[in-house]
Amino acid sequence: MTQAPPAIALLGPTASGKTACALALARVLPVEIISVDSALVYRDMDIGTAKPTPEERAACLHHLIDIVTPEQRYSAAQFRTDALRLMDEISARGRIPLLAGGTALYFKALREGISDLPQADPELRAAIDRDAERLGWPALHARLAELDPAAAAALEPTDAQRIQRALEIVELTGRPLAESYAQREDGGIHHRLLTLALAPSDRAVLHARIEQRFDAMLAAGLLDELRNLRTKYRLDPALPSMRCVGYRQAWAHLEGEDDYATMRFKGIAATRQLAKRQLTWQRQFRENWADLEELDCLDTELVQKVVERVRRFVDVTA
RNA sequence: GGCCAGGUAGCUCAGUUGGUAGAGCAGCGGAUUGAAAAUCCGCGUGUCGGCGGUUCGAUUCCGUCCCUGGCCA
Repeated sequence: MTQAPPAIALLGPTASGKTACALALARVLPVEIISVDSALVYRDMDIGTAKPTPEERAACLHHLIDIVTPEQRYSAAQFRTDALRLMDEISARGRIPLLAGGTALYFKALREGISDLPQADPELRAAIDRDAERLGWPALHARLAELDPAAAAALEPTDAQRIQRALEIVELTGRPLAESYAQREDGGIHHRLLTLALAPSDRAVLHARIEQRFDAMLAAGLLDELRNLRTKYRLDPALPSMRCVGYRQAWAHLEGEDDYATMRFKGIAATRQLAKRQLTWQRQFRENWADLEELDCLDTELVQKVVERVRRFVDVTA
């Protein structure tokens, strides 16, 4: 009887020490890292995304980093496809996939599957944006209510992004959103999975780390990095890449909208808010995923504990 | 030392013609299907600087003290 190949998932909020754990695992086990991070996909966005350094990337194969330009977009659905393919490839090489990152929706899409929905349609979205500018989002919410009452009822009239997406899907498919949602393949992972979730036992300590890290990014030249990006690419602040934490605030500063101190404050606050949302996801995962094990990311022996736990898991599998 | 302006939520401030107060930001909780580091929803008891006085009742009026900023010595 052949057993399913092992795979490891490592998730945690920003600044929780995921990268250090992943690299430590790479030193002792034949793993390849699959980044589960919606910001690391962008080329030339290194400082603000806390991307692993070239040395760190040389020490272990990293996948799904630097795969699109900041002008392009990536998605949870694409991630799912890419990650499933990579997991199989890595296992076929006799190595172990290590899914590491902080984008909860990507983890969810990978584990629980995603419905068969039309891709984003830039022209349709632009048209909807133009209407929204003229009529306001509540009016578009009302339009959705006529086309698909159930879909509209599930959304706040203020939730611009989801109203747009719902209109897009309904228009492209010509049927109610619920019908599209119902078409969903679930799971799809052929691996035996160990899921480790990092969470801080003391939120205040994580906040202090976040502040330090943001200052370190500024000292490392975050503003120059953004200036270079703006020269090299055709960017605007509405792009997903430029809405990333840190870049958005730095953009406002370069535009003269916020002074340096305000930019710093807003950047740190946005990072704390991101960490909070990531932890909200994790609480939900903890209830739904039986294999999830939580570890205190403030534990001074975190890295050793992660390595030890993964070793035991891999030994059992082997 | 004198005069003036302030001292109200973690921060910035509004307000109460006397009936014990509310915004923004921060924070906390939640949602989350091709943008997700996104987008959205919910949560506001705080000796209204201290102590006295007037009053049925003071954060509000009066006195006094303390603190901060400015101006004058």
